[in-house]
Amino acid sequence: MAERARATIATIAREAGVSVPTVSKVLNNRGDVAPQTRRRVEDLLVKHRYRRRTATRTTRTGLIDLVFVDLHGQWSAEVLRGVEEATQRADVGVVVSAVKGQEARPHGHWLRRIMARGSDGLLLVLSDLSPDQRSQLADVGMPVVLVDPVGVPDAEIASVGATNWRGGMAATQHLIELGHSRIAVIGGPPAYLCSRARLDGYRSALERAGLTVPAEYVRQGDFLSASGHRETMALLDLDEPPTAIFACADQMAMGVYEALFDRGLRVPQDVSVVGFDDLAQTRWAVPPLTTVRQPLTEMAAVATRMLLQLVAGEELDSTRLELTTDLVRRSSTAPPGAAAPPEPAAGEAAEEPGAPVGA
Amino acid sequence: MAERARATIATIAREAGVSVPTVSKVLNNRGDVAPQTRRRVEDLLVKHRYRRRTATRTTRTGLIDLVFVDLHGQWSAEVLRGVEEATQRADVGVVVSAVKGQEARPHGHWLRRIMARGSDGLLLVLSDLSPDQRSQLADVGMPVVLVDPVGVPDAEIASVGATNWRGGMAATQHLIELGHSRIAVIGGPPAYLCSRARLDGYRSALERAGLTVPAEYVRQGDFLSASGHRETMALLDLDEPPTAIFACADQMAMGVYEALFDRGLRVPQDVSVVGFDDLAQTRWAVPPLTTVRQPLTEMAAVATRMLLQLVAGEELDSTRLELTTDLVRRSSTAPPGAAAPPEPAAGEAAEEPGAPVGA
DNA sequence: TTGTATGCGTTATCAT
DNA sequence: ATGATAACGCATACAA
Repeated sequence: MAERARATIATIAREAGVSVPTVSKVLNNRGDVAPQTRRRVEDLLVKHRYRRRTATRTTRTGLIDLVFVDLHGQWSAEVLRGVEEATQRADVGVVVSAVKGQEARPHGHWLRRIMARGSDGLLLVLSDLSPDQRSQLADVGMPVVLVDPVGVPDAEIASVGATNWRGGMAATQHLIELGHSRIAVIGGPPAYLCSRARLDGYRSALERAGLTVPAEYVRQGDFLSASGHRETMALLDLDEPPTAIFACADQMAMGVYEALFDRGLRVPQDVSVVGFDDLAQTRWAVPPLTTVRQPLTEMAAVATRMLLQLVAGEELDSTRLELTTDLVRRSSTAPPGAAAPPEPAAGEAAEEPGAPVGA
Repeated sequence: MAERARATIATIAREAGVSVPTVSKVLNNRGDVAPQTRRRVEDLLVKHRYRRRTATRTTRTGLIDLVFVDLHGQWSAEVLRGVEEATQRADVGVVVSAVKGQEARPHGHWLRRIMARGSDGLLLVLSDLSPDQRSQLADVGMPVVLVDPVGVPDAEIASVGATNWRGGMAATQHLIELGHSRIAVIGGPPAYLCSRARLDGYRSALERAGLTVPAEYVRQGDFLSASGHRETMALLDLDEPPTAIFACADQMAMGVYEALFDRGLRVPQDVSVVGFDDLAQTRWAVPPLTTVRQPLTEMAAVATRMLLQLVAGEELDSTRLELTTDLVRRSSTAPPGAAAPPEPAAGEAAEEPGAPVGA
């Protein structure tokens, strides 16, 4: 059996009994091929381990894919807005899809679909790619940009995030400056890098201020409000409950509010609360939430522009960008110990309109 | 100038100096045509008013288009979720785009783009189609479903809405039943049909109860929170300010909250508030907002299923569907002049349509 | 028939 | 030169 130096399109074409262009069409997902023929050729391509000689520049479909891992309310909406903004002028359509949290890992049928349909590029939000998926994408030369990736950003893959560590630090420092020393934190899933970074920022701020962190002050949530509620309850049951809580996501902060409310504690007089994200709804919360703004819309817009550059075959200046986070001071933080009746009974004392009323 | 019985592909082909198949490819958005050629042929097709002889069964692209008129936060997010849900199993991609409010009317370049790219169908949210656009779509046989259309739903075009009139009625009746007689309303843009319907529901409920509506009690907003704030301020400045306000959109209700807050008035002790939509965030508001639930997610899902039916060439049972609205009783409504606070809503009690409002 | 759609090869062209 | 793609037409299949 002769050693083939390298399988070329012509080899495949001869063996499949078709012309060279036909094989090319199969390779490029062109429509001009009968399903039968296509399958036959595809099989041969696999059999011969065919690889393109040159950096493939596939035909544009004019579509990019935006894939969310779970379509969660406000958060996704802001990302979508950013993507829209960035594609407004370019002539590309945005195909939005959501994969269920679990589906993300396994076979990634979603990726197969996208690749079969043909897409110029992929924006993946709050997720990550398996090595297998990466090589699939690399094979067809489909560029990817990750928005707020879960894991350690691979230097190979472009990604956009926020300065989570600095944000966590800023939130905590703000509380320290107000005079708090019993500051608890409710983090997100530890698998999420952004979550870890915020937590580390919290730790660093406390250490730098010479404060120690009791282990029970570091709670683990899942970014959703229920976990904020649950962990706050646990915190309030401690012998020395905190005077301030840093929730690593606004959604969780809403749960914190609720729990404090249930216990008849006022924000910020009894407990100060800081969130993270700056979702629109936190402005309407009572009291308006002090939080760390994460420029989701802009992050998405930047990621999209990066992707469009890659699609156009241009080089990126940097494969990793982190946009800055900012502390937004509203009304949920105040110096500790303004007044502290821990457990008022059902009797209600509505004093100032500024204070939410414990029941 | 000779009268041609009917322009055929062959006519066009001859005139354009290409073969018949090439024209066919242009018609079907196939890729095998040079941009120059394509444009030349397209121009001729328009010039000759070319029409397919046969009921065109275009090749599926596996894509549908979801077009928002302005991408507004939570609202769009819920719609998107519904669409995702409905397409999850079907093998179709959802191309999401947003047109700026003004762009919607004029030439609709966005529609050209979509048609050029090729789409199996169109979901249009909170908007309407010009007659011109309708005929364009009809020409290529692209089905459309409108979600919550702005104007009078054309019987020809499939659309999904909510029972806005009933919702407006229910909200108002609820307030009447609580004992309110000075009930104001803040409506949306009068051009929006859904807005008018809610307002009419409000009027009917009051009339039915034998109450008269002072003209100053009917305010016009734009569905955004700022307008809710502004109109509430105006209402409070009246000689006889209302004891209850029905805001025709949750966003506006948040503005109402804010204005009442600014004036040192409590919800619901001093003024009751009812919203419309039931956005997720209203559960976190303090107090949780009594509102009319509009099943946005389900409306979108239903609309999508209708569209997929049309794409599949099936007939619809009905071209117009209205999903039901439900009053969700939370804690922002109480009898007028009530001294007692509402029952504490512990944890998830917020969702219950129970009765926090004692008589 | 006549009109239209599809699969695939031919030819020219582009990139290395 | 050589591998690969792009544009177009031919032949044919299918529809009314």
